[in-house]
Amino acid sequence: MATTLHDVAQVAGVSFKTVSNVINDHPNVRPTTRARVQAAIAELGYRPNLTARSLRSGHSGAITLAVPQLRLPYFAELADAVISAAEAHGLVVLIEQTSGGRDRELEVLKSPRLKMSDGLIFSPLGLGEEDAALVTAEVPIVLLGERIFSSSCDHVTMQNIEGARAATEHLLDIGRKRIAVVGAHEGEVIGSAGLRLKGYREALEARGVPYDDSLVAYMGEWHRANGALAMHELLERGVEFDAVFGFNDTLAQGAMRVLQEAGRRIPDDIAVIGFDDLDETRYSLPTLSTVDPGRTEIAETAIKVLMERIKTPDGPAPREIETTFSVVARESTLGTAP
Amino acid sequence: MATTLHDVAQVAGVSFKTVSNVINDHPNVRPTTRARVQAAIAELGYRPNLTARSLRSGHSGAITLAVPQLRLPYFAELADAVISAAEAHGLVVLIEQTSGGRDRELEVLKSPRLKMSDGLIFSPLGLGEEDAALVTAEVPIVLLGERIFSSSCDHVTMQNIEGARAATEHLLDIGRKRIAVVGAHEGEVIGSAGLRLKGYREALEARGVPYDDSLVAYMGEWHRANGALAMHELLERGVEFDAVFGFNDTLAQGAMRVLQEAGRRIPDDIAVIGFDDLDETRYSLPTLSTVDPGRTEIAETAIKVLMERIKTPDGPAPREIETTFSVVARESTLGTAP
DNA sequence: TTGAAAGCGCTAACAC
DNA sequence: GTGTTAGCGCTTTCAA
Repeated sequence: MATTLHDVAQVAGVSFKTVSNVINDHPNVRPTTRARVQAAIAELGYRPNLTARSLRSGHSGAITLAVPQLRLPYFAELADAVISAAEAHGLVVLIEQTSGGRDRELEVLKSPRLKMSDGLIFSPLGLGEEDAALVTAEVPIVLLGERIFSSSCDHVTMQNIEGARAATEHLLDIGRKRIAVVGAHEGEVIGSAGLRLKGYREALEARGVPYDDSLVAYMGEWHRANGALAMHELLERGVEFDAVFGFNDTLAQGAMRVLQEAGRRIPDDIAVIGFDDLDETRYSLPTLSTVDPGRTEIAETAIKVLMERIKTPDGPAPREIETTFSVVARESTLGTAP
Repeated sequence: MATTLHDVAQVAGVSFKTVSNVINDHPNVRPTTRARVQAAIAELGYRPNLTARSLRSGHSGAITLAVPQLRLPYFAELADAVISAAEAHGLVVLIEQTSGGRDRELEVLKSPRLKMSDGLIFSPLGLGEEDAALVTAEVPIVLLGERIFSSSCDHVTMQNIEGARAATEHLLDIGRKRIAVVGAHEGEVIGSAGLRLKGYREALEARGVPYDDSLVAYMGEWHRANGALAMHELLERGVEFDAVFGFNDTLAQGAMRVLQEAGRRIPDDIAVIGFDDLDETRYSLPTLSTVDPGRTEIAETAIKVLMERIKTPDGPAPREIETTFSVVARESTLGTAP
């Protein structure tokens, strides 16, 4: 059996409450008593039972992170950032994978095991704006992503429109006029695809470049295969273009691959930019220009906001927070260094 | 306040123990009573408090997975597989990132919060064989990876030697004789690098191909940048070779990139194979041949063994389990399909 | 400054 | 079949 407060108290010759006081750094403990208790703790190798503490105190020191899948690099890097940010505050992270399915996402919200943690950082993919009212749970929630904006949760999101506008402007700045888009979603207004398309159009309009729908590749999921497929189609249709804006890095890499197979030089013939600033964009050939959406900032902000909400559930009204972004220009738009 | 067993019992007009019986599917409950209780549960929206259950029953339904970093694709895919396997058994997964540092790895083993879970799946990087005795905790451990073989924990590992031998044989089979190695660790015997080098040498020897140390690139960490660097050096040294075995996919991709920049055709001039079968190997240009080390099997086996050990801590002697592997031949060794 | 008592919500023995 | 009793190990409240 593991040693308990009682065992420590017995060895130290004090009441078990005093031991508790020492462990929790309560002020009213005489130094000599404290020392005696600490010696006993060390002697017995005592470790507090966090489950019991959690039951009594009502909070566990754990939070849940719900993401579609860790095998998708974007979510792996997000999870990494969230775990690091949580760790810095002494929190552990429990991960639920939802596959991005609506039912599974709802299930996670309702699951009793969510209550094993003090709060939820939730990155939905299946749920949409119409489900906003369903995004509630027995713990505070911080919402991530672009699927739902009208919920009653705190929401941390990247600047999709502005980021996409900046990416497009970057392509215009290097003299490109016919910019193909890979990753649009038919009819979507909000959601990453809708917002990024909006940013793209805004940039064109601001520079007086006409919008041409034949340059826009619509598709379902943002898998690399779809990026490749879309680029195949664009090439086959014989559409002329001198740049590609992939709505995420994965799509951009799929597109790059097809362009290279087709003998197009990047960026000489076609410049390519992505979105997300995945680690791997630093290592592709050529390295991929992209938009850094502020992932670390997203993670740290989410943790901060969640902790505040856990502390004061009836605190300020739900906040809508946008992180800062930046365009990262690499070889796929600038060419190789001389 | 959340509703408790008592509230449900009161509404249903039974004792709270009966409610507990219903929830835990105990047999001795009359159907009518059961129905009444279930109605009360539904009416009140009762959800069991898992923390209390956990305190009382001594197990939490959570396990901990400790890995270096999720931003490394190998560990992201491993974590994905472990979470999915755990989910299938009704377990949640708590993730600790260690950065692969020895101190942090020891800290995780000793941390009281490990006890919030029922067991640990541990993939160390900083700890080594000499630390085997330190790999103990207050919960059962299943060890992953190639750092420690002599601990007293169950150990699930891939067939490194055999996999590397098979990869090398694949290169020999397609007629390559001078196979460069990227990722060796100076003086290492066990550990992924040591084992894979052994497999490489065994394959050469079996075919009567002389081993040439000038073909072997030694390095520190297996980052893509190091793969690129190693390949630069090999090219600069003017060593002749017609194939490259990257000790993981990341190294192989770094190497591929440098080869392509140098104008070498893959696989016509140089064939390339990696190790790990990361998702992204399907999408590189060319697609990367690699060794599938059986990641899903590793995850499922680890969960299965851990659950057994949780159930019967003094069960069978610690097991050493190897998963099945396979060589996945893609364009980087076979060339493009006609 | 320290101690005693109560109880978080649940499960496991055992009695009825 | 159902209820009673006793804690799991801890924090909290209040008294000494």
